[in-house]
Amino acid sequence: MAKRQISLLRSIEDVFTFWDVLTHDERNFIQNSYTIHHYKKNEVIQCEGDEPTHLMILAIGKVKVYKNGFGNRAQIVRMLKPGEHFGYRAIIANEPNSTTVTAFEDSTVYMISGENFLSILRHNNAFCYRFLEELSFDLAESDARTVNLTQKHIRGRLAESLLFLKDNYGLEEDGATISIYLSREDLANHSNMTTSNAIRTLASFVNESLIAMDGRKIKIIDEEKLRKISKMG
Amino acid sequence: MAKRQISLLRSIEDVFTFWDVLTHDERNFIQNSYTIHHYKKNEVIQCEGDEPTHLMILAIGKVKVYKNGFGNRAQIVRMLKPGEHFGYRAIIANEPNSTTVTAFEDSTVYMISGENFLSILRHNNAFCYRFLEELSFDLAESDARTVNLTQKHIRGRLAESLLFLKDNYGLEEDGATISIYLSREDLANHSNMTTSNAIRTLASFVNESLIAMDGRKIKIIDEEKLRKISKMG
DNA sequence: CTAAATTTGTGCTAAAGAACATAGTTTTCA
DNA sequence: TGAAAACTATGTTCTTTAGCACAAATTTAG
Repeated sequence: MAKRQISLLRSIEDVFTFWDVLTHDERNFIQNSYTIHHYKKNEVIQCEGDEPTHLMILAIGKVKVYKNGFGNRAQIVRMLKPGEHFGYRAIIANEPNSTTVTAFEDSTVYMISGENFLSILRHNNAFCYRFLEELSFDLAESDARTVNLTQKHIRGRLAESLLFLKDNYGLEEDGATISIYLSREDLANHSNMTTSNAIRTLASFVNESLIAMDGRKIKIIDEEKLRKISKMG
Repeated sequence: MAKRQISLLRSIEDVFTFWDVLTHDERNFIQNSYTIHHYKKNEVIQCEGDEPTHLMILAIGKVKVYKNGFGNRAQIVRMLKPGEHFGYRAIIANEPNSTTVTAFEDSTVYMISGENFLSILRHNNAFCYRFLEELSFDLAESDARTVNLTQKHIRGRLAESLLFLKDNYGLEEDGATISIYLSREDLANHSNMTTSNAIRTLASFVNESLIAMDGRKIKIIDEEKLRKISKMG
């Protein structure tokens, strides 16, 4: 009983949040050169170690950005929603991709080639500045994640992940169910723990009436207390 | 027996590695407005949570950039050497500092006010692009650090830190001693472990003839093996 | 120069979390 | 639709590493 998702595809000028700082010519340039790609659930969009090719803009769906660590353990470092960009960091740094990107669910991506991206970056200061801002935010987030994942205990890390998912993807109509359904493994890979521990800790949270679960659906019952747990480690 | 360090102060145009992309006017503008500040060993240069004020360029010395986590535990996220920049991320993101910066040793810093920095960023595309590149590198490093610190075991993390210090600060004339002397605590805060474990693990490394120690001086004896330990976790 | 404070070193204990095993459940897809 | 694969759940064991406590050594400061 997969819900048939009828996602209307918004145009690139509608999805690309930096469109407003582009000149008339640049807009035409992109309109005439961008490509659209569709990915099925679990399909890999870009691979760690490969040469970067495009600035990508997520139009529909949800994707995870992660690094493969040691012994089959992955660490999710970002999770994107429509309108967010990826794949461009490696182009700017002129080095291979540092992360793998995979579709959580069926996703649609607008792509702008690396050369075209760089050419606009080099000519349009406002455009360049927008990406500078974005990386500034991302860097602070990444540094914060390092501390959270290394210093908080399991319960704190899981609570933090649940709250992140809620803040990032929002809730469904019932005002409680988190609008993204992750496997226990993905949840574990986001909060730096083993799958068994994610399962166990989720079960504890259910017992303590902090959340309720139905398969992969998670309802947040006591956000207050979750925030406290997340804060304290 | 503190060694009297006679560090000749290089001029800002000499230290600031993005000087070459500045226009004649911008150079004059900075020459007429920058300030110099001296900090003693262990003095705090900027504080997490405070409003950012300046783009800072380290002219002399070494500084650590870190976040204060939970229960007295700090995590060092960057360590800078002369010519490197800091303090500017928060200006661009327009938010409070996300890190604290402290001098490891007596240090000298050139400062350019936030407004002046932003004004040049907004008018000089090449300048803006340089910082975009820098943040691109830093972001990949930060994500990599997250994985290293969460997934590697203690020995792997310490080996990695020692190699980082060697690669970042180089060796002394003897071709073996790492050119920075850290307390065990700082070493622990860089490799995400307790001070006792840093001490213990260093002692193991000495026993295994991977390194030699004399107080805070650390000689790298078997880099090959250290790299293996760092890689494997 | 001496007392106080900080840093380093070592041993012991406890807790957190990983690893593994196994079984039940759900999903996938041929 | 039915078998295989993937995911979820739970119990048990074992390792890693944090958390003390305390002593020795070194540095700092009055």
